[in-house]
This record gives sequence, C-alpha cells and structure tokens, in this order.
Amino acid sequence: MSDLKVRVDKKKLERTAYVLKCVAHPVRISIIDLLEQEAQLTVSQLQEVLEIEQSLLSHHLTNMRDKGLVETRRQGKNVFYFLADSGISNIIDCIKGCKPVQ
Amino acid sequence: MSDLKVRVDKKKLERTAYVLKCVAHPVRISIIDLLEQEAQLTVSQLQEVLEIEQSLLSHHLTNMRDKGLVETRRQGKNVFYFLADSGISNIIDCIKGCKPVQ
DNA sequence: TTTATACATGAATAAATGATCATGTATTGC
DNA sequence: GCAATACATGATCATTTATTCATGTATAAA
Repeated sequence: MSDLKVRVDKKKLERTAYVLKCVAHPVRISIIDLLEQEAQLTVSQLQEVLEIEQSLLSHHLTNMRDKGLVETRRQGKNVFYFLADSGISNIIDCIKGCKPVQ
Repeated sequence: MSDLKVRVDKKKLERTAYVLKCVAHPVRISIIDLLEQEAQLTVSQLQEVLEIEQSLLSHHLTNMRDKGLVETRRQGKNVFYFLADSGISNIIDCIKGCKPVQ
C-alpha cells in the first residue's frame, strides 16, 4: 500500500485526458459513429445527417483533426473526413458495453 | 448513403459524453488507475499519492460518484472509495492501447 | 472573370469546468 | 462536552469549451 503509485506518467495522463475530452461530446461521438459506417464523408454529408450549422460542424472537425482523431483528403470542392487509425473506435465500442452509459 | 444515420439515440449520446467528460481529466484517470490496483482507498490515501489539496480531491471524487464511476463506504472516520462495476476500467484499458494517446 | 459551392477561420459571447479558500459535518478519543 | 481527525460543501474566481455570426479562401463551372 505504501508503494502505491499511479502507473501512468504525467505526460501520458495529460495526453489521454486531452484526447478523451475531445471524444466527450455528443456531436463528436456522432461523427465517429458515422465514420465507422461510411469510410469517408464530406462536411456536407455530415451536416445533412447531423443537422447542425456548417461552421459549428467545421469547428468540431477541426478540433478532432487537431487531436489526431480524424484526417482529411480534399477532392475538388469537397473535403472528405475519415477516422485516423487511432483505435478511437475501440474506445467507443468499450463505452457501448459500459454500464453507466446505457 | 442516404439512409445514413447516427446509430446511438440522443439520450445515450448525451449520457456517454457526460460520463466520458468525467473520465477525461488527469487526476480522475489517476484515481481510476489507483483503484484498479487497490480495491478500495480512503481519501487520505488517495491524497497522499496524488499530492493535491484535500478539497480539490474531494470535489473530484464527488464528481465521479455523481456520475456513477465510484462508490463509497464509510468506516469510522474514513470513507473508502472503490470503482463502481461500470466497465470504466475497460475504457481506460482501451485508451492505453490507443495510438494518439501514447 | 464572375458566380456559386464547399469549407475554414476569427472574434465575440455564453456556458461549463477547474481550482482555491473558508467553513461545515461526522466520527472518535480524551 | 471538547478537541482532533477525516472528509464534504459552497462561494468565488480563473480557465476552457461551446456556440454563433460574420467573413475569408479554395475550387469549379458558366
């Protein structure tokens, strides 16, 4: 008991919290869910499903991109967003099997 | 593509975000990590390891309790905290195996 | 080369969260 | 009862995050 200590170093703790904070929003969870269904989606397509303002959606997407959750590919006038290979979907799956969340 | 929709209902989305937001903090992740090692710990024991103010720790614990992540048992002057059977540890494990987090 | 479409950005504001401080309550032992 | 220990709570302030609105940029098509 006296040799008890946090097994995760400070840097990783902060990084983990930082990324989790990004996941922890209804709109952003929805975006992840949609990108699990369709490999890539444009902002317009996301907007149509989510029914939120374009600029708000864009802010969310930029946020997720900054934190490495999604990546983008431009094609003509459209920008496709897709899930980064980050294992974040696993987290969502875990959450789905998680009691307090149901 | 036209029948694309979010597979999680609004209530659950909000609940999920709500709980995740609670996990998404370095101190609270640390608390979860400690309670995975020791089945139950008093506030004083947690405080000793975490080296933060008593009242701040208490606020965090109350927060986690409100959201169903931990439960308490009083024994004399001490209050023991322990992980609720919420599967939240699984989330933490998922996160540990998650790229952007490392 | 102007116009429309698709998306991003920045400033401003609102709302939620985090930290600190002071104080309150429960339990135990004297 | 009184003091000490262990923990909780409430008010306040600082910081972060969310939303909106206005405007900017890139691409394509006419």
